[in-house]
Amino acid sequence: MPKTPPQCPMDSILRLLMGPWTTYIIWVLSDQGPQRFGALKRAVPGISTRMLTERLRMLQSAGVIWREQAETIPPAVTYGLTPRGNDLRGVLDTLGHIAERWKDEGVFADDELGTV
Amino acid sequence: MPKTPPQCPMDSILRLLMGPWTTYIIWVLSDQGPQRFGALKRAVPGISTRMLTERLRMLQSAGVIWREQAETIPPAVTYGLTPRGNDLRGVLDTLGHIAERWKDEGVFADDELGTV
DNA sequence: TAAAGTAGGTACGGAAAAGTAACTACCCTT
DNA sequence: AAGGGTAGTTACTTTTCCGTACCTACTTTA
Repeated sequence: MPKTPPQCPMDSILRLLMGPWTTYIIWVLSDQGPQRFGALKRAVPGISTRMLTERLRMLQSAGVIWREQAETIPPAVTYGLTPRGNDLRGVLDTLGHIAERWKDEGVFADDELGTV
Repeated sequence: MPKTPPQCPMDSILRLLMGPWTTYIIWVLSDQGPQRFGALKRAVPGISTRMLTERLRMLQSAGVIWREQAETIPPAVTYGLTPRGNDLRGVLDTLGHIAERWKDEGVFADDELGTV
């Protein structure tokens, strides 16, 4: 993203969440609790390993998620929302209600749903 | 973004809002009301004309924003939130409060703010 | 036995997305 | 006259992301 000085807190949080898959990952962790890397990857259909890795690093760096690495073979790394990340729960809940309303309104492409 | 079948309404809305600048644009329209293209571009620091154009087309297509073109030279096009787009107001308000809290916690890079 | 599977990554070449600069045609201001 | 404004569009360049292959050390399957 472009390097511009933040204008206000809202600008900063929007830029933080703006990157691809960011909100989606947060939602999965919020909805399903702490997840291993592979489970997280499966819960976010379409995300690539490299994107998941990078997003998780960013979110961890921002203090939104925690990362716990077990000393095992094969490696087992678990990710979860920090208390700070939990701040976003309400937002995601509201978004979920809106999503259901929008679905009823036919906002999301019906043709793909129709074929499922 | 990848072409995967939506899993649920939340998946769909997250994908809709996932694209770069999307939420930012919606917030500006929510916060400041209907805007002309140029004003919108100035209100979203760092966005390019091509990205703003593309995002606006997408949001219009999704029924989140409206577009009103005046028959003038030079062209004057105004964009605003539809009633559906207004659904997101509460979410953005909440996000704003969280942003202020996170700012106090030092989540956003302080060094840039310090030099402003 | 060899191959496949498990986990969470990393490296690489290519495709896709985004950035950048120039341009449009008209009107208004300096 | 030059410059600024309007909302884009286009062509080229740069950056980002994807898909694939690979890594480790162990277990399971054919």
